[in-house]
Formats: sequence, structure tokens, C-alpha cells
Amino acid sequence: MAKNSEVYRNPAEYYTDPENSIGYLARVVFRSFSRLLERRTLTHDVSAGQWRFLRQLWREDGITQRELSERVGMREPTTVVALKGLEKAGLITRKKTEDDRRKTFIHLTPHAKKLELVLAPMNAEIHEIATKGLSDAEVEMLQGLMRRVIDNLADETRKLAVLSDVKA
Amino acid sequence: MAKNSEVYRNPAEYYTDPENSIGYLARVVFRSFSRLLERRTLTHDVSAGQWRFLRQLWREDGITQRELSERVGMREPTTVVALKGLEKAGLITRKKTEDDRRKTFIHLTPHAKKLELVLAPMNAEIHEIATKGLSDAEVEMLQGLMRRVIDNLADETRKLAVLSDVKA
DNA sequence: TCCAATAACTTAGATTACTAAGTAATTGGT
DNA sequence: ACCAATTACTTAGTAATCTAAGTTATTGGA
Repeated sequence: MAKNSEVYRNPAEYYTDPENSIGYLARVVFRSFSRLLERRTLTHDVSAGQWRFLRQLWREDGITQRELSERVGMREPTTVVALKGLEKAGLITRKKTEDDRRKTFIHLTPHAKKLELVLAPMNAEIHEIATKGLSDAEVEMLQGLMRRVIDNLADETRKLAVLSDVKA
Repeated sequence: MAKNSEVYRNPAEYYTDPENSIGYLARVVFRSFSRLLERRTLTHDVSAGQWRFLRQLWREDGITQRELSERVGMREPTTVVALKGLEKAGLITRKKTEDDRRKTFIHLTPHAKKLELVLAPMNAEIHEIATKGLSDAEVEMLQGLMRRVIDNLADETRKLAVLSDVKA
């Protein structure tokens, strides 16, 4: 609520306060952003989830399912489900090679390629709305700070992964 | 990846780039944060989803289900399901009054109240990890910028809501 | 060369969220 | 005093995500 907190709080209480928790704030940013984006993409029958896979494929068409999962930040089973939907919607095709018969390569259909012109700018549009009133420097500051937070959390996650590897 | 982007991009391309999209970055922050938190809360059989409801109840015990939904930022059906789980786990009770028989008031059990001492600091702990290397000023800057983005997105959502009210 | 480990993907089942539509209780305008 | 609108909650059905446990193909060390 309050833009500037007038009261002093001890650290534990401070961070427990939803409005001050980075995790909570990030959740609200993500969901608000995502809902507005989906509202637009759905006019072309593309969900926000599918849009994320398409965005990656617009940049790198023909990568494997595994690579796509990594880039998008999803687990493989999630990708399987998403790709089923995209395949059904005629937006992607899967190709196997004799080279390594385990791999599946994902390709955009011509229709999906054309959709980039319409769908990609929608993200830019929401971005404009989200950053209204923020200077370029402030936007970069926000991006930079979020990246540092992401790096910190990734470091911690990595530490835990190493620990569980040792156990296993 | 890169902390500072060295290449100029036109706006559309710039914002389409996942690593620069506020929406994408917020998603990664939220999910990394959430996973680390859940890893801790699960040691007390509380999921991250449940934790969010408990956090609000620790601050305001005895509010209605509707109020709880709003505060936590979830829709009512989500709250219904979450409360079922919390009730089953013996963490909350529901109470009806004769005053207004539609309303259900949610109360923490003594056990859930005790859990605050253990579970609430876990968020603070993740927060410490997430903001490692950031000065107090930087943390406040990040919170402030995220709040401004949230306000911007909420304004837009409100506009759309008004439009659809007019139509209806 | 062979078999165990690894890699790529899939399936199954659970969780958490949503929208849309339903029920029951209350309120408010005529 | 009534009935239509609103409020509070629930139910039903769907989507997107996860973990755990498969299957099939490849690789690498004894």
C-alpha cells in the first residue's frame, strides 16, 4: 500500500510483511504482467504459457526439446504438455533425426513465424505500460537489481544441488 | 546473462528479449524465491501456497474468507482449496456467525500460531540470501520500482475492468 | 565388446492456480 | 413487503506447473 514505510521494523517483521517481500512483489509483478499479456495473445488463440515457448523459438528455431526447456526455464514434462498444445494448434512441428534418435527438434510452422509480427510486439506493449513514468535509467536499474537477486538465488540453489549430489 | 547490455536494440526487440523483460525477470525471481522458501517450509509440512495464507493470518487472524483472498491476491476458488488443505492439516478453523450467515471467518489453531515463530523467519532468511551484496538503499530501490510497476499494471487492469463493465 | 551410466523424452499423478456457473443469504429500491 | 441485484462462498472443469518413475537410445570404461 504505502509507497514509503514510515515505521521502523525489525528485519524479521520487515521481510515477513508481504508488501516488502521481494518474493511477493515479484509474484505480483509477474502475474499482473502475465494476465495483461495473455489478454492480448488470446485474441490469436495463444496462451501466455505458449507465448513463452514461441518467444524462444522465434529466436532459435529448430532446437531440441531439452534445449527449449532449459531456455524457457521449464521442466521437460511441462514442455511436453505445452508442445502438444502448440502442435495441435499447428504452430510447431517435431522432427527426429537418424543422427541421435533420442532427440526431437522443434520447428515453427510458417503460420507461427508470421505470428511473431503480431505477438512479439504485445510484450513490448505491456512493457511500456509497466514502466510508464520510469526513466530509462530506472528501468535498467530494476532489471539489474532483479538479475542480481536471481544470481543470488541461483547460487543458493546450486549450493543445495551440490549438497544433495554428495548425499546421493 | 550480461549485466550490462553492450548493443543497442530497437524497443520491440529489446523488450522481446527474455533477459530484459520485466515480466520474465519477475517470474524467475518469484519462482526461485518460492522454491527455496518451500524447501524450508516443507520440513514442517507447509507448502509455499499454504505459507502465503498463513502469513496473512498471522497478521490478521479471524478475517473472512473473502478478505483473506483479497489480501493474499488469490481468487476465491483457490482460497477454498487452500483452506481445505489447511483445515485438514489442523492449521485453521472456519467459523460462521448468525450475524451474516454467508460469511466464514478463518481462525488459526494454536498449533498454527506457534508455527509462526519457525516459519515466518524462513521468508526473512530467503530474503537475506536474495539481497546478498545489495545495500539497504538498493533493496529499497528495488522494492520501490517493483511497486511502481505493480501500480502501473494495476491502473491498466482497472481501465480494462471499467471498459468491460460499461459493455456489460 | 559389453554392460552400467547417462541422456532425451514420456507418462502418471499431485498441486496450485484460473474462469464460469451455481447456491444461499442479504440488501435496497420501489 | 417484495423481488432484483449483490455478496459470500462452493462446485466443476481446465490449464500449467511440478516430482517421480518410467522407456528408449547413446556413450564410455573395464
